[in-house]
Amino acid sequence: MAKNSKTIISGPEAVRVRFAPSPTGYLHIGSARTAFFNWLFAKKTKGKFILRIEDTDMSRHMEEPIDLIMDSLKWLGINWDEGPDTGGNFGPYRQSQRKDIYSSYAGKMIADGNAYYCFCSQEKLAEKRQSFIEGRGSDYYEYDRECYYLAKDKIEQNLKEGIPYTVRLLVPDDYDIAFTDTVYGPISVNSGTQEDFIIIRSNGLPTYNFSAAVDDILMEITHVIRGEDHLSNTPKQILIYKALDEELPVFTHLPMIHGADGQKLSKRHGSISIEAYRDEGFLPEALRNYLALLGWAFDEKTTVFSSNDLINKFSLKDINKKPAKFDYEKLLWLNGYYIRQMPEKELEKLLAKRVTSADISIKGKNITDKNIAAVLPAIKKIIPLIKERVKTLKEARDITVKFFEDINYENDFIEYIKSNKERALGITEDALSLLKNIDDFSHQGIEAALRSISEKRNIGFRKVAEIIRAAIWGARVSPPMFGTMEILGKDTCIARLDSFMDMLS
RNA sequence: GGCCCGUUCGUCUAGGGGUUAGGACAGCAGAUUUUCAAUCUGCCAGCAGGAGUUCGAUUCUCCUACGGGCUACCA
Repeated sequence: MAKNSKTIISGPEAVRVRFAPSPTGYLHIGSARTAFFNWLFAKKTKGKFILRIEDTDMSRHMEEPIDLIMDSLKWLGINWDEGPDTGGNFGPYRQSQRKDIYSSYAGKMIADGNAYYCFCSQEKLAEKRQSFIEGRGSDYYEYDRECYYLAKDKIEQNLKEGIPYTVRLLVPDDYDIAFTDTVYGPISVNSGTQEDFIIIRSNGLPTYNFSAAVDDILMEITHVIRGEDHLSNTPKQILIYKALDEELPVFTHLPMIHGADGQKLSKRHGSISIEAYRDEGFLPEALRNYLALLGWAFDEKTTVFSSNDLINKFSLKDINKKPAKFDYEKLLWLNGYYIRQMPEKELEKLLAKRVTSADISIKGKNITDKNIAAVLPAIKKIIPLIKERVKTLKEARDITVKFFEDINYENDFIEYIKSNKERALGITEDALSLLKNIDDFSHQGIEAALRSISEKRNIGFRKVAEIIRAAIWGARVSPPMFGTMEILGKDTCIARLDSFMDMLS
């Protein structure tokens, strides 16, 4: 009999949780949330967070994704106490390296009569399924236990002859598999709904439900926190615990994250890898905050949580059941919020890093880590101008780059300006002669000079600014114009006004 | 098909037998303004449907509908 679930944690130190991705690609946004919730819970309880790689499917797993996943976790600020790279007392932390462990446990289960050898080939199984389905007219099929009834000497003989075999769990009849999920409450399933599923494949490697359960036992995992898609797998794993006579961990299943259409979040919904969000210029702290809000809430009003807030306030009890739709707009808003709150020094570092990798040049020279010093003063001045109007670092980079690149006058806005060429020319000329003669090329000086144009011509400054902006920025929208011009500097502004005039006439 | 799970504004959610059902994002309107943002103010908008329990259900129970998951020698 399986022992009762651990409903009381014996002490905060005792908590051990794990994130167990299979390395099939990148770190998915949903997996990231699972990892994060595990991590939060570990931090909150001062427990241990373990990273375990579930790479038992030889046909699917690759080496690169393991590094990719670890990099993404680190970028998000999720560190682990034990894992494939850091080691620990419960290793190895890659399932592909634990084959012997699973075999010995399977062997023990066979010896105890809780599991049995199955010599049915995949072809034979397919036939069984086929004929069964045809006979019943339904697509429901479960293994008929043919090999369970094999005589002892026949089994010995098959083994001796080297006939490939799998190991199946002997599922007890009419047993009530019950557990209490932290989120979903009491759940019970009759064992009659479970077939004698395979725990060891013919290649000797374990299947997911077996390796996960065995490792959770051996790694002394106290709380299993994972996606709701595993809720239906839990009874199978409980059966393993029962066969091994082990105490159950606390199970906590997290609601799924869906796309806007309610389907499982996938590529067609946009970016789903953490790397993509990093590249698009999202801040890890914003992403963490948003992820936390997907399926968890602290109270009726708080939306923004610092990382410490999150650790202090997080509780498994506050996780809700309803699947959440991923709302990119809200993430964007949150990211913008974090950018606005960020100290300028920090933003400066992040932006400088992006600018050096942006492949732009000043005076024919690419900006690299080496000569970044040349543009750093400008970046320092650009930041206050843009930090309130960008939502991602990528946007910030794009605007910054425009300060250094050659201007381009080919777009609809410029066409529109051309529709009143006379006035545009006149205003540009005015600006040019005024600006050439001011000594104080600060935004105050520039403003005073340019505003005089609207007085002289008796038109709204709005109209004047439109033209100047077109000339110095080439677009309808720019960062605050006077500040922008100050950063651009007198020479550049005059050069741009000149070429704007040339372009017009 | 079988089993499991879910359903509060468009979205994320709070709430809970009697509430003007609260907040945030988005949207709309206004203020501000050299553009765009940011900021501030206001507005719009929700308990899937049907029975039952009850003096009273959005809240509790059941059913239906819809959605999701599992049902592999995937994880």
